[in-house]
Formats: sequence, C-alpha cells, structure tokens
Amino acid sequence: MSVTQTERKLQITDTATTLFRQKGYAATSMRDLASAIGIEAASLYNHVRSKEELLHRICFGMAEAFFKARHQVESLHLAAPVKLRLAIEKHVEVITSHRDASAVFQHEWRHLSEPDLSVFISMRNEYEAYFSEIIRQGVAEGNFRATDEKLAVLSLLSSLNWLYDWYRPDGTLLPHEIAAHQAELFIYGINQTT
Amino acid sequence: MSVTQTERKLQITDTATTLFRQKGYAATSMRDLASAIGIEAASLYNHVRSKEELLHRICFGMAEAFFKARHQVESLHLAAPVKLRLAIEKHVEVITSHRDASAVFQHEWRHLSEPDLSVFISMRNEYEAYFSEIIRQGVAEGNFRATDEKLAVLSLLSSLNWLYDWYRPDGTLLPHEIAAHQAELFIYGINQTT
DNA sequence: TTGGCTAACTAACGATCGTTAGCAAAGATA
DNA sequence: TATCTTTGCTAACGATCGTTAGTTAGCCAA
Repeated sequence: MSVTQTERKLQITDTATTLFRQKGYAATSMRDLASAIGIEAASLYNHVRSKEELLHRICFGMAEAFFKARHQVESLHLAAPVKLRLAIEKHVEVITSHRDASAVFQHEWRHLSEPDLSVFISMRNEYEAYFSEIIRQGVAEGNFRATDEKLAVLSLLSSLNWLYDWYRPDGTLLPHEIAAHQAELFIYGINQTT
Repeated sequence: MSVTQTERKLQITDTATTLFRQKGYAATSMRDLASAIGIEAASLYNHVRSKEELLHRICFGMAEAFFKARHQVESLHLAAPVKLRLAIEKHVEVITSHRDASAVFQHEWRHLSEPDLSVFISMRNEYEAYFSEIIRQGVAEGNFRATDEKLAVLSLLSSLNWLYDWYRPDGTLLPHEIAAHQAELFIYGINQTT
C-alpha cells in the first residue's frame, strides 16, 4: 500500500476483502461489492481499474506486511531460538491484525493472472526460505535437532497461517500470547517433560 | 461413496475434483468439466443432478473417509501418545491418498448450501473434538503437558491438513514417514534434547 | 460566474453461467 | 424383431457476469 488512497477507495478495498473472504473471489460479483457499499456496480470503476486490481492489492499488501515483519527480525542478529520466537510473534501480529486479508492471501492468490501470479509465488517461496534459514541456523548452533527442515517449516507456517480461521479478537488469548504458545509448542512439543 | 457408480460418473467426479482443486469450485464451469472429459456440458446431466452434487459428493466422501479412520483408531484402547501417533498416521493416509479431494474438502465446502452446509460443519467440529479428546486423555495420563488444548489441536490439524499442498507421491518421504515425523515434531518439538 | 473535475447514475454490451428440452443412435431386453 | 433404456448431441432459456459509454449533479478554483 504505497500510494495514498481516497477514503472511498479504502472502503472499496476493505469491503472487497470481507466479501472475498466470505464468498471467495470468483463467487463475489462487482454488483455484490457495490451493493454492500451502497452504490452501483459501474460506479466502482471510478475508483478501481478492475476486479483483479482489488485482489492484487489485497494479496500484495499482505505480502508487503510479511516482508516488513521479516526485515524487522533479520535486522537483529539473534540466536535461532530467540529469532524464531520473534519471527513467530511478528507473523502472528500480521495475521491477527488483518484476518480477512490473510484468508484472501492464503486462498485466492491463484486467481491472479500472469505475471503477477509468478511474482506472488516467488515472494511466498522467499518468505518460506526465511523460516527455513532460521531452523537451519538453530541446527548449526546445536539448539535445534536435525529433522526434516522443510517439513518442520511447512508445519509451523501451516499452524500459523490457519490462525485467520479461528482467532477471535474478543477471545481470551491476545495475539502475543498465541504467538508464545505456538513457539513453545513448536520448540518443545506437547510431551510432559518433568 | 455409498452407492455403486457407473464408470462415467466416477470419471466425472474425479475430473471435477481435479478442476475444483486447480481453479476453485466457483471458477470451474460445467463446460470446463465437460470439455476436460470430452463431451458436451449438457451430457453431464445424464449422470449428475447438478454442479453442487459434485461438490457434495467430494466433501462428504472425504468426511466419510476421515470418520472411518477415526473409528479404526477409537476402536482400540490405547495410551494417548500411541493413539495420537495412530490418529496422525490415519489422517495422513487419507490426505495423501486423496490429495485433490483434500484440497477441495478444505477450501470449497463453504459453497455447499443449507442444510448440507450445517451438517458438514458439525461433522468437522466432531472430528476436531476427537483429536481434542486424545490430547485431554494424554494430559490426564500425565503424558502430555497441559497447554491450551484447542490451540494445540488446531495447530496439529493445520499442519496435517496443509499436506495436500506440498506432498508429492514421487517425493522422498512415504506417507507413513511423514506421519511419523509430524507426530515426533508435535510431541517433542524441534529443540535439541541431548 | 464560469469551467473543469469528481463521483455518482442509467443503460447496455457481449460473454458466459447452470440448466432444460427435444432428439438420435446404440445397446440391452423381451 | 420390437421396445426400452442409456447416453450422447444441438439448441436454447433466463440469469448473471465484468466492464464501458454517456450523462448529470455537485463542488472548487479562477
């Protein structure tokens, strides 16, 4: 989200995010979107180039947020366990503060068309590699055991990414508590260690 | 999948599964489906009542497979750690042997209409409760530590359910090896225990 | 006061959607 | 051989899709 947007355009993007999450991108029509806002479908085109532009904005906006989080973590030089905890916390923060957008980010990106689609996928891979690197560092330090690294990373990210589905802002757990629980679970597992 | 189906109907369901996974339910047209098979769209209706029937068949077929797995596990009376490993193994087996259907099951169920939708959701909750119960049992036995049980279950299931996305039948890991790794990771975590 | 800009509207375009009607050919059954 | 069932076809229905054209009302700067 680099350029300033008018209030109306923000409202359109926000409403689109909600609808895309609820019904899916393909099943949400521009008329649905317009009537949720209270204008006619054609009026949307005074603010937005196309339906896909909305999807693009949502998906790449989230990608940007994740990369910003990553940069904050990588600019510090920490031991792997601490770095992992921080990475998890930042990731959870992004997701819990943009729940609908996270759902769209996870599920609807494949409706992007080329070349955006390829760009999106490679950004996703790069972000995944960032978690892989933390695990690898931890193994090298002797803090983590050497398991299948790819499997571990995908398990972790799956757990975190599913948050959009069950996190409730009015629930008992705060985002940073969830992050701490997740980190604890991923690092120490569920077994009784006494 | 209770009643016998003709070969053609099976082919339609299988092809629909692939397409729904690739493009999503809403974005897959009956004409897409027909031309992937090599017939006309109208001809599909000699075998299938509606597009939604296909989605219903896929979603509830998977639900049935998961419940069958659950029944196999629950009919044995095992200590929680062993039971959990078995439950994970069965779950992974279902997913890895029906990858496309798993993806559809995970993402497209919301396009079901009532009352099927409500039935589906409550089956899903019930299956989730089955994993919760295993964790609870393990805590009662003193084998698992008392964490947030819901969070633990959702983390585990998220990790397992994401499998459809990255599991490759021609990869290095066999399904039961993946299951073993997942169980190990969930129970003991990634920390170096020496 | 005038002229241009913004943001809404109505109307409609061509495409595509899920689905139905009606028909023809082939195979099974009597 | 005669009849019924199955499974495909062509044609088309009404609905809805994303989007464009053309217009209008209000607002702000000159």
